[in-house]
Parts: sequence; structure tokens; C-alpha cells
Amino acid sequence: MPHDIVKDFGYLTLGTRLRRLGEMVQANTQLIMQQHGIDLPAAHYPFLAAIDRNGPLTVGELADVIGISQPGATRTIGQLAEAGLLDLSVSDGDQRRKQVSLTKAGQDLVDYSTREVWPGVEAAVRNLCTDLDGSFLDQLASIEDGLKLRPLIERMKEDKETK
Amino acid sequence: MPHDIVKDFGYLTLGTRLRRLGEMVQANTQLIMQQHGIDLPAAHYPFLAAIDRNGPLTVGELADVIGISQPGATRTIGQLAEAGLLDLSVSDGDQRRKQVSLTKAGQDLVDYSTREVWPGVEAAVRNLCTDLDGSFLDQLASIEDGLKLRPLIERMKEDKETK
DNA sequence: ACCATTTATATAACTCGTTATATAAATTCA
DNA sequence: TGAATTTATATAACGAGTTATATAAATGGT
Repeated sequence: MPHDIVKDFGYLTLGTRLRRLGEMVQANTQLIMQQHGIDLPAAHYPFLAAIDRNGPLTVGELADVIGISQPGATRTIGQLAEAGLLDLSVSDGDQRRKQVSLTKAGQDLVDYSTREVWPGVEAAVRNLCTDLDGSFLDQLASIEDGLKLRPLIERMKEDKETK
Repeated sequence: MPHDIVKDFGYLTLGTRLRRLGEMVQANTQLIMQQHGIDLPAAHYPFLAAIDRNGPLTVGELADVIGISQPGATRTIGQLAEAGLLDLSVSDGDQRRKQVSLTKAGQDLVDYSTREVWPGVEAAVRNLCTDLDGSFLDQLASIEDGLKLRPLIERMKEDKETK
């Protein structure tokens, strides 16, 4: 196995490493879903899952709950609408806003996935995280919260001040 | 703070969540480097660091040690060469291979960063990961190794078999 | 010596994130 | 009431990853 420099650099290249691992996990998840005959990209299903859980959401709300930029959400929503899984309609009270909801096909896909696909994916990823020292999900949550609370640039300044 | 559906779904959306966090950490790292007057994208410096550490590498070797695809490495190497930080030359023994090395400017940037910038970045990220339950880097290593050892699709099959 | 196969890299095309900006609609203020 | 400002979304352009494929060079087999 070739030398892994991103791993070698530890904290310095954590961002690159997390992205890389995220892409690997997404690619693996993709394979499982394809085996079930589902061609949905891994990055798309939080959109369907969010609406299934919360009911119709606006474009901006979807961006917020998924944690990506609004133009990014707009694009993916457009793709899912084109695939016939999502439906867009202008909000009654505010014509700027667009309401995003599941189509029948979208709801069917979510129901099928909830029953037949996602539990397997979830169990496989859980299996991968077994035997770790401490809860990986809790650590991710701590890091996410910590980053929002005090960005790296502040942490660097504080670190210099304590030295 | 709006509801975070990617977090809610835990293991199911781990891939998306890791990518998202990776992008956040990279963006934060970017800000620190910009404060030092360095416009290098966060994803570029593993290239410089790898060559600084190992001496000149081929395109394929760089892709391997950084953990990305060969066309991805080709593109970034081209950009860094255009920025005057890397130099490409055909290998003596094999005209297919291209040797990638640091230019004077590239070496200067790495030396400066190693002295003035990267320790601060490293300390800030370490600070972010303080107070976690268990070593986050070790957990990442375990997950990476585990994924290579047995991809998710195998883990899903095994999980079904044990039930 | 020649042909088939393999290897290394470049290019094309795609996805999915970003920021910047444009456009339309709603709100606020004087 | 009208203009300025704010808000919601779409589009453009970019970066950085991917897969597929093309091209060139090296290797191996007969």
C-alpha cells in the first residue's frame, strides 16, 4: 500500500482527509443502492429524506437542513424534479418562495428505501464504525459544533495567546 | 439553528456528513492561509508537502500518496505548474512518466509555510479536536483501513447472514 | 522483429460543492 | 404612495473530485 501523506500530516490535512473519506463512503453507499436498482446519487437522498420527514420545504429550508449553499440546493432540487421525484410549486403566501414536495414516485422510492435499502446501508456503516474507541458520531457532532462556535482562525489566535 | 437532517440520519448519511465537514475545515484552513498572504487552495498543499517530504514524484505516485484519482492529480499538478510552484519533466528511464518537483518558489513557499503557517493551522485543528472521547485521528484511520479491508457492500451481506 | 498487451498520463465530460451576481417579490421607511 | 432595502431563488462561473477514453511509450510473447 502506498504511503498516505494525508494521513501522515494528521491534523494539518484533516479537511482533505474528511472529504476523501466522505467520498469513499458515498461511493460505497452508491454501490449498495445500485444493487437495489436505485440510481440515486448518494448526495441526493438527504433531499428526499428531509421532505419525507418534515413535509414540503422551501428551497432555502432544504439548503439549511442539509447544510449546503442555496444555489447547490437549487441545482439538486432541479435534477430531482427532472427525474420526477420532486415537485416544485410557488408558495401561496410568497411568490418568491418555492415549495418542494415529493411526487408519488418520490414517495414510493422513499418508502421502498426506508423498508428495503437504508437499513442495510445504515447497518453496514455502523459495522464499519464498530470497535472504535468512543462514539464517532458524537465526535463528529462535537467538531461540527466546535467549528461553528469558534472558527479555526480564532482558535489559532487563542493558541498563540496562551503561549 | 435549523434542524440538521444529515446529523439526524447518523450512520446512513455519514458520507455526506464527512464531506460537508471536510469542506468546512478546508474553508477554515483557507482563511488562515489567506491571512498569511497565501492564496493556495487547501486541496493543493498536500501536493507540495508530499514532494517536499519524498523528493520528486511521478504523477501516478502523487495520486497514490494523496489518495485521489490520476486525472485529478494531473489537473492540480498542471495548475501548480502554471502557478510556478511545480516543475514537470519527462523521466530519463521512461518517457511515459513525468517527474514532478518543486520549483525554487515552491520550495520557498513550503519552507515558509512549514515555519510560519502550518504549525498554527495544525494547532488550531488539534484544539478543535481536544476534549473528544478517544483519538479522532485513530478512529479515522480505523475507518479508512476498515473500508479498504471490507467495503460496505460486503459488510451489509455479512450483517444479513448473522441475522 | 513484430504484434499484442500493459502502463502512464492527458483530455473530455460529468457531478456537486462554492461564491458572485441577476432577477423578482416582499417589506420597510419616510 | 413610492423608493430603498431585504429576501428568495436562479444562473453563471469556478474548483476539485470522479469515470471513460485517447494517446504514447514500454514490455512481453512468439
